[in-house]
Amino acid sequence: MRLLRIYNTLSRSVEVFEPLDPPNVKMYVCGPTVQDLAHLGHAKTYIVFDVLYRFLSFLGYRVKYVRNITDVGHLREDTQVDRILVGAERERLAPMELVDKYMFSFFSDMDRLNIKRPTIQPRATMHIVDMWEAISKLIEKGHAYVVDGNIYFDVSSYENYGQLSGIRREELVKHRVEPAPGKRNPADFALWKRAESGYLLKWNSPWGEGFPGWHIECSIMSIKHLGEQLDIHGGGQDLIFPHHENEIAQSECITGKRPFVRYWVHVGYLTVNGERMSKSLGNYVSIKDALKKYTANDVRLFILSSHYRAPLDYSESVMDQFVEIRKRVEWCYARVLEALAEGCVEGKPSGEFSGRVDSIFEGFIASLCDDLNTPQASAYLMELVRTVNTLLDSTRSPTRGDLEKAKQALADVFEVLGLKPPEPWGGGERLYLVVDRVLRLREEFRRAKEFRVADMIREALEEAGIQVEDTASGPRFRVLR
RNA sequence: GCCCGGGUGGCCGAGCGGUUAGGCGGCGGCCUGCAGAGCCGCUUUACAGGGGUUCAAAUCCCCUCCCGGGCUCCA
Repeated sequence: MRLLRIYNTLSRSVEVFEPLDPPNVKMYVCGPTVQDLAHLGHAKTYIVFDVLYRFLSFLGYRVKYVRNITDVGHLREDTQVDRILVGAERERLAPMELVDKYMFSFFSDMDRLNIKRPTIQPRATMHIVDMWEAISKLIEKGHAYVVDGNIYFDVSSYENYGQLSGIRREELVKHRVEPAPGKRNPADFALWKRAESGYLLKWNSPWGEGFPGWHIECSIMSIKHLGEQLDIHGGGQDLIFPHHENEIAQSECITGKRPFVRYWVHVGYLTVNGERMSKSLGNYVSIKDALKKYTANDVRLFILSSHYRAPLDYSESVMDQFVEIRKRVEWCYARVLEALAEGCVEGKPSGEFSGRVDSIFEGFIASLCDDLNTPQASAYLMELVRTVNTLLDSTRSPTRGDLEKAKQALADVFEVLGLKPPEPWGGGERLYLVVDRVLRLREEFRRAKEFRVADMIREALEEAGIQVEDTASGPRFRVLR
């Protein structure tokens, strides 16, 4: 098995990836709070972990991947109101109606971006009892205390607090929000909050009616579905503090096992004009809007064009560059599929071609092994495309073996990067026959040197979304996207 | 204030001590009736600025400038 090297936020260095129980890998990624439409910033994070998931599988690991849905307890800092309730009020829906709407919207976005479904997608509200069992344990062990129906985690009871974010406990006395009365230390965070009588999102608990804190949810869902120690835990860089810092504290105090997570992986921001894409700044593009203009492959190639930990700036002019790249890559693959479908000379692949493809593919894999260097891996994809195009253009007809070799390499690269393979013809059988007949007629005009008519036909087809290319072996056509 | 990241050719972006990154765009060539696609070449001795270290620095060290992010809201 080839070794993956990956950056661990905890050690701030690239480490060799060694799961606790190979070949099994336990991976947890913080999912969205389903309060509104997901945007391209979310897409970046989930596409990166999708590639990690696919690549680990390619390397031979058996990955159990959990990505949660947050449907309660995530408060807005300014108003201290649950984000789900804010959304529900905005759209005049019941809280769980809103949750359903945006959860299914999120699932649909993920599917359309060709992001593989995780093994389990747990919802916070389905784990309330597990949460208060864990909270009881924390109180028993002296890591948490109750104040008037609220329960706080006592940060001073956990000596390693701050290890992930590098924030020192003593600095946390500064705060932007007025600390809740009764907290022993401003840095203490809520595990459970008391709810007033008219509050919509609340559950019974041993401490009266209330709802869970945001951080405890991920601790509980990850422990429940993956066990007390995880191999990989990830999310956006924004989650390092306080969310992930708090998760470590809670989880290690609950289980008594250390480390809670072996490798912490964080994805850099998607920015717009240098600023983070976010709901609050209003500079976001929803995944649905992006997919009106661009294909899933455009978006994936764009997002994978920079290193996952680096920031990536979104703009339409840059996206347009990736449309060109995507066409080039897809058309190369499509040509291989067409050549195979049309029948070709039987025979084994030439040693030279086969060797080149193998060495390019090896470079591709080595790039991904190097802290998931997708930009370099993309460069190998482009080299593969050039090599395959050269084969297809060569005067010697490629053999079936050559074409199968090319197809296999492209298919593997597409699979690992999560690119959708092109459809050889996306227009249906009837349209295919019509265009085929029209082009046969056009060939008559071309043979008769009636180029004006031939060009008119070609332009008319192009206007209708069908691109025609005249090649040495006759016209080719495809549906434009 | 305290902590992290960054500044690479027209544009996007790898590289992080010696080797052509790659792509987009532009220009030229091959091919073609033309176009498109593809391939080849050029644009490309680029690395914020100034000092060092070194046989050798985009890469290491120091200083300066600029940008982004975190410091209990966000993937």
